Amino acid sequence: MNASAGPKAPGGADDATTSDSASMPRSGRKVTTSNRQSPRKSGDERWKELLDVSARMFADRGYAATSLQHIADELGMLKGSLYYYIKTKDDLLYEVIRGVYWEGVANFRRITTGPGDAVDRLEHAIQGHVRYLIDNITATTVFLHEFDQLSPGRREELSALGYTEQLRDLIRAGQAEGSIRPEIDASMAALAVLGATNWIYRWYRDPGSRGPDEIGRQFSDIFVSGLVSPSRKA
Amino acid sequence: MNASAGPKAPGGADDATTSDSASMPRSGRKVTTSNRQSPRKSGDERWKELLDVSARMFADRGYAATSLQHIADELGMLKGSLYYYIKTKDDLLYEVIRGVYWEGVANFRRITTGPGDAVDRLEHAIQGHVRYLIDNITATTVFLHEFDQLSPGRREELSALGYTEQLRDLIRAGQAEGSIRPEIDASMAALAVLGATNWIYRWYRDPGSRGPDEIGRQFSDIFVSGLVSPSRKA
Amino acid sequence: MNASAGPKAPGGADDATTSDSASMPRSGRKVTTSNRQSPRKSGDERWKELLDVSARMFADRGYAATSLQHIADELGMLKGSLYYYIKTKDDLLYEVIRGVYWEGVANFRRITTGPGDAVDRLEHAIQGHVRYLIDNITATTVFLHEFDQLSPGRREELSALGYTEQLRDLIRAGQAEGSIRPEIDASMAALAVLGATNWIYRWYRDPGSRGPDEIGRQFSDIFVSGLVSPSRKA
Amino acid sequence: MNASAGPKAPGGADDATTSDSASMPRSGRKVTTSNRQSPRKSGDERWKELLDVSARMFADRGYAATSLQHIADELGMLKGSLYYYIKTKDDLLYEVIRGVYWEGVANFRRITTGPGDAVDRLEHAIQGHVRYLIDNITATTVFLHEFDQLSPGRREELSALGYTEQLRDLIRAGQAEGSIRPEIDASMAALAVLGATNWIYRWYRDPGSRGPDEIGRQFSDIFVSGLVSPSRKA
DNA sequence: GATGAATGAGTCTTCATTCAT
DNA sequence: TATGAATGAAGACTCATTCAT
Repeated sequence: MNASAGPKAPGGADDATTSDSASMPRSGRKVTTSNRQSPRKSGDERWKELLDVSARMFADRGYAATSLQHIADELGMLKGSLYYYIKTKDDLLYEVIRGVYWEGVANFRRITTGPGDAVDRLEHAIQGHVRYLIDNITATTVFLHEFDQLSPGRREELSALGYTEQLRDLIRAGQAEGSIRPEIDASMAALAVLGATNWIYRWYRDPGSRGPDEIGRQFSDIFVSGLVSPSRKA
Repeated sequence: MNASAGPKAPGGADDATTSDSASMPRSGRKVTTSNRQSPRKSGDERWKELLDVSARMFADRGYAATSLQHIADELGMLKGSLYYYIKTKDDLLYEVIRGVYWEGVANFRRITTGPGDAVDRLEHAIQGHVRYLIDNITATTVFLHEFDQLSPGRREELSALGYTEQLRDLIRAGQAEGSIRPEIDASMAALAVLGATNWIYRWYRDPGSRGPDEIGRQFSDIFVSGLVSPSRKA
Repeated sequence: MNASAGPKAPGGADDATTSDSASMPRSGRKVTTSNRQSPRKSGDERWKELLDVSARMFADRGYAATSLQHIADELGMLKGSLYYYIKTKDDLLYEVIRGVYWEGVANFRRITTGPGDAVDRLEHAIQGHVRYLIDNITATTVFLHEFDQLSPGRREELSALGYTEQLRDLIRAGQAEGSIRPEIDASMAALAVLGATNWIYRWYRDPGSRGPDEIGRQFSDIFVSGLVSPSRKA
Repeated sequence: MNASAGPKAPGGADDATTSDSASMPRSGRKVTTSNRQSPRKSGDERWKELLDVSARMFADRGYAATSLQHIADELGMLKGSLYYYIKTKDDLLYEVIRGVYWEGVANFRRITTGPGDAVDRLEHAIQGHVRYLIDNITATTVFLHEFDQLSPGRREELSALGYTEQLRDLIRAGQAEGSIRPEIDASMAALAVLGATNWIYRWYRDPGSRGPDEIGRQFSDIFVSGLVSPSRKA
């Protein structure tokens, strides 16, 4: 549930940070782009603050265990006032997740469909994914851990064509071009890669030791070495 | 939260059911009549039933989103009656997690400290972990997903000496004996392996296609190939 | 809304009483018929009390304007405790209405299908309806005034085959047998009779002056005189 | 509460719509776009629109169940903006009721104090009342159903000198002049007449069958026949 | 072993209302 | 004439928990 109190077991370290910021104007709401430096916050800023606080609390305690009261307290407003910005609590979860999801998938696709042979792209995809994930660790944590708490309709909306399929296709492409071992099950390999990288949200802590780049390099090394065909290695 | 409705993105498969214990459609609180005229359950049987039902519901909806009412309904008793068996709701979560955790860790240790060189043991550890995880997918899901919802005291109790450390030490041993590449960061590698395997609870579905053994073989192949030193490979 | 504060205009007097009592075990609930004279109220008694209080408050302030807090206060319990007895607030409205409705319709049918010619039965039906209505003025008020606030499903359930149709058919029977004037539109006449009698809940007050019998006699006199055919009058 | 969903029982017809002002399906808060590019409504027009919409919604859902949000949505403005026109929600109810009430009473008085003997005036009063009520069915519904929801002060203000008294006095006059049966209790008779006519708002539907005139004729026939003295009838 | 009845705090959500702009 | 942003109180409903029987 929590980036800062993950289980030590099956992969844990301790005590985290959050650095990403959620953006995006909410669905049906015109936003006045009025003066920016007034002490009184504009609605737009408030909305971003709200998403930020929500993401942080959802990541820390879990969606179900976070009450609107908690969020309102943190924002210094009354819980009823939140309903000026949202229609249901689910809206908050949705906006937080939609944000990282869309950007993340787009980012991922840019790499997997970019230049280079399959192995190169795999390497970059792993490193890029790791970096994105860590740069947006809070929202990512919410996405990865609380996805199933979304209302069914929204869960479905976001389910289309995601990371796994892209990665699987990339690996298959590598097999076709001979750069990746043919005996590998592309689906399994894709799931292994994504499992290893996604799991980061369970143990990542502020760069006590390894930062995003170091992690990305290590992970891509392992997987590339694990998947590459002997011929291409040479 | 849910073994059967994981996000498609960062590593999902699709729609099916968990396989370890008879799973239930979660629509509309129906009371299981299955255990109505049984000769009269002993207290011990009732307790196991309670843990079973709890595990299933925690895996399906998440701990925070599962009420004692839900559980009692499923058992065909009143929620107040649950307090004959437990002192607080947290007891249920604790018992479910403690079960898989202890057995799982013991299992893991048996392999990592068993016979063979480090690479052999790594291979067996991955395959064994995958199999255990899938054989106990419901409880494992609860363990992996709801660990942070445990009361602080119990979280701590279970946190000691886990999988990561054992695996890291195994890899280091391999580096010491020369069977594993020295440029690998053992901690990172351990986290990659556990991430890939643990993540299984997010996408595993009834053996439509790949069963535990196939998955174990593929995963261990990838990681062994990725970590082994050229010398030992030859 | 209210038997005790009806508008003076289109027909009002002032300040009322309540004398009916709601009964009926609620839908899905077994009721222990345990000891009756314990100082501690049994659940059955509590349920009746709850319906009674609800009826009174719905009649006084209106359904929508009555909060569960009001009801709980009157009963000396916490509002959350009411949910031991009901599933939603609508249950209370439904039970109150269902009670008077079923009994009332049955009562009415007994008379309209009883012995005597149509005019006799009309006379008795009016008097019986007036009496029943006044004897159950509180629940009747709720029924007549708050019916539309019922959830759609339940509104429908109770809508079948009601008073109007029975009365219309009785009048038609009278026309067929020649005791009621043929130029009368039976539907209109039925609606006139029911309007006049139902409206009583808007102005009836404790027998300051006219009691149920007197009112029944006056009303039946007017309508019988208004509908009877000259031949039968003679 | 509702002219279009009255209980079938104690006097109902069935399913249709009210007819005085264009009624609206109540599903899902849609904002009427009908008044979007009009040349710019004057404040007076807006005020009338507001009263119209309020009346319609109060008639449809009941006063207490209608929120200012609903009304604002329908008008295409924000709920806070309503406070330019009103001071409290009660103002809306008051204005709607005051309108029909004053005009209706004046209308009624014009007839009961007009030319003709008591029986003639009674006949015209019934027909006139029925017509007025149906011509203004929405506001009348609000008046008849929601009167008690008015704030105490305003309830009192409107309570003085109403229909019942005028009608009772007319009947007494008829008894005095010998055209109405002496054994009739004038108060009861007045209440019967007003009950029958007022109740119309509970069952009236768009002139599927009977229109205002037909209803008026039938009702006045019944009551005149029921009250007239044998001597005057001859 | 379990029920029946309740508690008290908390859940999400809606309300009428305010007021600076 | 309105909007945008909030308030504060109350709404219905749910929760984990208790305890006498």
